[in-house]
Amino acid sequence: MDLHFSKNISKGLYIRDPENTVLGKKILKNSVELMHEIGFETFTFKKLADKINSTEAGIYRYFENKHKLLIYLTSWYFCWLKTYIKYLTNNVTSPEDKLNKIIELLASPVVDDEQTIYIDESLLHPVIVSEGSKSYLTKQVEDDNKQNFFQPYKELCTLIGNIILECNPSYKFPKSLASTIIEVAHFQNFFMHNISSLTDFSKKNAKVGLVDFLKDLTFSSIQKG
Amino acid sequence: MDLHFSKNISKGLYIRDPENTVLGKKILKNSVELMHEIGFETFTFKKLADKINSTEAGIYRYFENKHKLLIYLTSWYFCWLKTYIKYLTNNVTSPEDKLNKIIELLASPVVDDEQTIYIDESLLHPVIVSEGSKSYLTKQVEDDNKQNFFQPYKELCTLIGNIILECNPSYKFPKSLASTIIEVAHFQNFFMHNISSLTDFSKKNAKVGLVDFLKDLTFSSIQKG
DNA sequence: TATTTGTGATAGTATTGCTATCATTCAAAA
DNA sequence: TTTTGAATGATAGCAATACTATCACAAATA
Repeated sequence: MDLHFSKNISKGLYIRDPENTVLGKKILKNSVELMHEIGFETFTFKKLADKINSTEAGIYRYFENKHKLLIYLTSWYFCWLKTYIKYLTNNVTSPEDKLNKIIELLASPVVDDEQTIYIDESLLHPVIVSEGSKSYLTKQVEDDNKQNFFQPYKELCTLIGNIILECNPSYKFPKSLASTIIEVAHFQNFFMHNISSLTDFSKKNAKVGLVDFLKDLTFSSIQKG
Repeated sequence: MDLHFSKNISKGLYIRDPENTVLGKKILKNSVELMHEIGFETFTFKKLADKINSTEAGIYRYFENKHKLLIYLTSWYFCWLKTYIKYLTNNVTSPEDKLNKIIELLASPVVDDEQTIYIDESLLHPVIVSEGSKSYLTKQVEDDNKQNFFQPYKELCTLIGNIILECNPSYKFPKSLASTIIEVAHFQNFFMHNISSLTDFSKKNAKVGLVDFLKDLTFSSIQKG
């Protein structure tokens, strides 16, 4: 897969394109690291600036505020996922096998893709698990949606939804099931690591448990009847 | 159901019990209203104080910060849900019928329960849908969990998980399926109203669509095989 | 009557979130 | 070669946020 894989990230999310400059890439790389370390709530542009020996004002030249930066990172993640899924399912013909691969990818720890040198996916994944939903759980969600900020998420849902329809053309809820698979993969992962009594997985059987649950949930719904 | 239904809300969540005083109840009632109106991010104790003609310092005597207030409200909601579910399923013998009632309750707009005069459940429900997950999606989640802040959520999951086991004693993921039903009910509801292309529901078929999806998802998994 | 409890009023402080201005470097265009 | 512009750094400042502390007073309680 290419260093610059196709990204449908809305231009409204940034002031200056961070992928085009040295400081921009430093902002992306280090914001993932810092959010991973201290969480989105306590993350500030000042702290990020100190981390990269730049200034607050410098970062504001790239992103209007930390909320837009978060949506940017979430978009980046979904674009990357979509590209990665296409690559993984490239030679797979059976839609069931495609879904299995997608679930395994969504539910397992992500390994850093060394091609994208300025973002470490193995850190971005837990950041998205913990912080991703905050990008839409706001009062501005309607405005943000009108500006197509969630386009990459929608495209991923469409991709997965279409594979679901390949498995069963008469299944009634392909898009809801697609977004459910993605969200459940994220928050069951979060629960498993942080409030484990809300799940049936221990940290030992973590990976296989969650994958089994998701496959069971998905295929029972699709193949029923 | 009683005005003071049983609530397992951790004492660590408040400094002074808000249900025992006039100002406390005003804080609860108006914080729900204000969060519903402006969202959790822009909600401040200063704005709440102005709304109820009290002072910022006055509110800090009840809650250490707005995050603990949010966990308090989420706990309150889950305690109320648990009580309400027990009431609704009181005379129901079939576990399948119980699950159906639970799903209908979780996926439908909530009507204000006029017995609890200081909290309007019809406002609390959308607040929990939008803001509830922020109570655990933080870096302090492990500490918070150790202090049993999420006890009411766990109890609700146990309740639903046990009903799932009544339906099928050999089902392997009762707790994960329980938390999944709750979370999916919330975020599919949110998507439906705010980013509708992530779902298969329009605002017209809203209620029935989501209920159908959840029942299908739940019972295909449980009854499979 | 003395005392505790709940509330109000006011002040203050560190941090956050954001904007503005000026100077410098460096590479590309003229 | 000069000029221009784009990217970055340095500094200042300001309003809002997130608290903490202190004093006062009224009502309930012991």
